[in-house]
Amino acid sequence: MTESAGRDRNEEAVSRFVESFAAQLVEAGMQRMPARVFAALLSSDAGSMTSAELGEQLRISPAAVSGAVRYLAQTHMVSREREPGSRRERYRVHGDQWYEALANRDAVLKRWEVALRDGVTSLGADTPAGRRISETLAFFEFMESELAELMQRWRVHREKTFGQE
Amino acid sequence: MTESAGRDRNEEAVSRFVESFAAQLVEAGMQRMPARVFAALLSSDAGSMTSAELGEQLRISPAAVSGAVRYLAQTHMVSREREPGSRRERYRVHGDQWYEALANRDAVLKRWEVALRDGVTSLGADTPAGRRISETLAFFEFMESELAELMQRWRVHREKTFGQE
DNA sequence: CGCTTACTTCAGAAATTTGTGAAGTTAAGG
DNA sequence: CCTTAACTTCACAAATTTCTGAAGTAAGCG
Repeated sequence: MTESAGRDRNEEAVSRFVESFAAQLVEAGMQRMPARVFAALLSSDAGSMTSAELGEQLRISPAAVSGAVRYLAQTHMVSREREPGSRRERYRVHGDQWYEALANRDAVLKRWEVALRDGVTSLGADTPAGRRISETLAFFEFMESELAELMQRWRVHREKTFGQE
Repeated sequence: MTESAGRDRNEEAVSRFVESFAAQLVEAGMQRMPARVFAALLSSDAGSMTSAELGEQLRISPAAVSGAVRYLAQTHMVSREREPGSRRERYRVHGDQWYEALANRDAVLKRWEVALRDGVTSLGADTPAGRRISETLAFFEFMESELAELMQRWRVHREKTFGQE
């Protein structure tokens, strides 16, 4: 096997994984480009890639990379790093950082709770609908409070399993 | 205040809540019509509505109701009931049933895990990327196992808080 | 049985979203 | 300072999604 054939084969394997994992993320409601970029970063050996590398692997324009990365950075799924002495940037999935971000669907929960509280007030806490919405609200509040402890347990579990890193 | 003015005011309050809660669901990735139909059901006093009532409140065609309801039923957010001696149907949010369904994002988790396992295999468990993906997989497996217990705790909590219903 | 009401399906118009090329901005390196 | 490389923004074309009206199907009722 020549070296380049080996590299091609691996590139193809990476690409297959990237596209299939991204597709699942899309199905769960994530936008296509952020999903693909995220999957690509996740499956890079360094855990980080430059804009040019992303554009090449995914066959998308610099503009598309820029948009995807902005979204991912805003939601804290990915962080941006400047390569010293260059104006090239690297985008990185930061080991732990990103499931914390996933758990920050928290922000979403918060907004749901606001909407539900308004609903209870304007429909009346004493109406059947008001009570149903109250209970829904209680569910989200419960979830939110449990989420913090759950993440704590994950960190412990992670330490045990992947400890000596 | 005339009776109809009172009803109008309330209808407006309901509608405002429906649309604002639905908007939050949409932002979290849910399709518009299912979100609006779901919000409408949630804020109805009976906890259920007919196709005609939904169409009237949301100003959408029977076709749109049909599509939304099919989706909601498939994902177990809503159940369909036949009114006895009529071919009119009622769609209902069933108290408990629906957060259980929300927790059935479980199905989504399962599919993510499949994609990730494939990734570990094809990238090699001994590569840096493979290890990163392994850890991601472990995170989801952890989440999945915790989810069941979490829902159990919710049921207990719910019983305590809304007990005597 | 046929009429009628309630829901469903489907083709296509309309609206929205997505991704691009091109122009704009910023900062490194001479 | 000027040049150039790296990223960003923006207007628009293309692709996709959404919702509707119209036609189809099924079941209650006379």
